[in-house]
Amino acid sequence: MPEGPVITRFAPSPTGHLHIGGARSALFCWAFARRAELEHRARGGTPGQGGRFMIRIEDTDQARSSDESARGILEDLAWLGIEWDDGPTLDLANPDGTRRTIGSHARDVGSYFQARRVAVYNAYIDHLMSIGRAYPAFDTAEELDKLRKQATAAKQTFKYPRPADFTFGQPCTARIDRAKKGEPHVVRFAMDSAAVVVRDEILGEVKIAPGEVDDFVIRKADGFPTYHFAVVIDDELMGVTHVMRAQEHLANTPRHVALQRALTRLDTHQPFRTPSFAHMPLIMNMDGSKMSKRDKAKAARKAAKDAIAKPPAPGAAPLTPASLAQSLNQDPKLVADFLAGENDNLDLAGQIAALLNVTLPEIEVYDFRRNGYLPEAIINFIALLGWNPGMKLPDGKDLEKFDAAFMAERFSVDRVGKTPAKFDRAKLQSFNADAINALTDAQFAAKWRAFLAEYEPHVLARLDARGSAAFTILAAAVKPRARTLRDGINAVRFALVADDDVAFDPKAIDKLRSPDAKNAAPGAPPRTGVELLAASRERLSALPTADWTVPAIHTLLEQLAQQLGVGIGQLAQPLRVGVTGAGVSPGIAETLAALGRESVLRRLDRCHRAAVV
RNA sequence: GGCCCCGUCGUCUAGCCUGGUCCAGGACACUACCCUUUCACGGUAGUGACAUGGGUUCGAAUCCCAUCGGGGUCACCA
Repeated sequence: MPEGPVITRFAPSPTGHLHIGGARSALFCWAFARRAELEHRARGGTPGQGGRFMIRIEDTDQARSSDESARGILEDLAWLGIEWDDGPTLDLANPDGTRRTIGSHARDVGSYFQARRVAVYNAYIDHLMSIGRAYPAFDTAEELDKLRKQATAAKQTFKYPRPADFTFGQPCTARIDRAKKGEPHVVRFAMDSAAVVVRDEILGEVKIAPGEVDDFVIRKADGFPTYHFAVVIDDELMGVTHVMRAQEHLANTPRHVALQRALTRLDTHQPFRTPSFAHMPLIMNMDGSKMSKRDKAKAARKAAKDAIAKPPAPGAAPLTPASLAQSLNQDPKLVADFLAGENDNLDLAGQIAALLNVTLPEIEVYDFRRNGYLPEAIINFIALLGWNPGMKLPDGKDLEKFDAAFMAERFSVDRVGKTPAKFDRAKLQSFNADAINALTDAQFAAKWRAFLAEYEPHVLARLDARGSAAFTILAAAVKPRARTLRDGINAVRFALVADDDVAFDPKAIDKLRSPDAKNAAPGAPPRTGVELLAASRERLSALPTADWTVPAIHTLLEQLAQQLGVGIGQLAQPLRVGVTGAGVSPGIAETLAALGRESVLRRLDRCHRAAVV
């Protein structure tokens, strides 16, 4: 590649949230450009001239694109820490209240929204028609559909038959005139008859025989260019040097190459260049199917159908499609269609999941975010889906924990694999747990608070109701127990219920009632858990609220255990049952301290009553 | 179905280009044990793969071919 900077681009279609696979594509493009820039600067080059990462919004589908979605995708990228040099500007509030702007429009290449570039595409389309490399086509969708069905019935691949009145290389004035008069039409590219060889940096040379690609549409009837056309024009005009995208685009690449061979820049009269291509392996579900947003709809549909089929709980009304629609406050027809698989409405899927309390598979970055994954864990994990640094740690283990900055220094296309990767959420969770544990207690507390404030404000309110010390204690207790920020809520369930709503596990209560040799002092008869509970309760009640702290409680229980001649665990387990209803909680001193003196005594009394009745 | 891509533990992968050091290494998951105040965390150990069949070679996970298997794509969606 010549003088100019390496330019990569991520070009999402704003038709929903950012897909996790898209995030990986963006990450690789970003890392590639960053490395080029870093090395350029190390050589003393001008900043910004070594490598640039660009975002372009491919909003040429009028029906499906939306500004909200474009903004959401940009926010998801920013949240992940993937920032672009060129592209739409995104104004964001930092956690500290300041603002920052991403996307500087530093290069003068026009809008980064394709819908605003229609005039540019039209100029090139006119040019192609004038040199006989494109022609208007007037077939209706029905006609094409019929031809396709015929081809399928005859077990043949449908290829659009080039019209007899068009001669390759000759402008078809008759058709152009008809189009000018306003007759509805599309414009098709006249494919040449040469074989196409795509040189792919990951897959090697991919050859496509002549005649495999037909005359495809480059401008739709609504006047907007198709993806294939817009992408080729913009990549050239925006100076894109390296195209990195998912392997699903490999089959499209011959079209792009053919277009590049046919096109000449209108401003400089230079032929279009063919960028370097690198097609990355796909990210699949664990069952081998393609990871798709529709998986969420499928999961919600299944959950709803199961719930409808299931006999209702005693006293509850059976769930029907109609009652489901009603409790969701949704249009019954929409719900019925959804259940029948007629639509994959993701909003509805989310509502159904919330109502039925099921978790939908995380597919989009936003799903991971709201389920409490840390961006650094996601970045690390998706990077490994297709790339790895190929480095060993001093102890001989593979290096697989790294951050975006590391990728910016080390990323290279030749270490990108060819095989599709299955998305193993268990491993992601492990990475996330490691990322959480790498945080200090204070950092974790701040992140957890922010997470709860955004996604579970009621939980946060209940925790805060226990006082400011409680949150700090609980956050520290949650940190090693949480695989995700959301998962952390499970570890503090006991602090969320009202004192009088603690449900005592009958088995645990039974255990408290029976004498246990382990509860005995050496040489003495066995004691019951209830007895030890009463002893703890008495001692705790003597501890004033002002001294109700983790170390004080810990010392108190240690001393009591010593006096009674038992291990501290013999005290802790009955207290756990008393205060949480069952035998599982964080450290007992932390648990009691976070709950507060009043709650603890009240709960212990309730437990005592439940056990002695 | 046509065309194209891919094939190492259940999963992500190292090794493959530059055959021997690989009866294949790491991570996640799983199992056991240790630690322990329950649950976690942490520590130690273990189970577990070169898709199959032919070649080439003294020697193949590594090179070649075939078969089988998986995936992508065949839109006026991107």
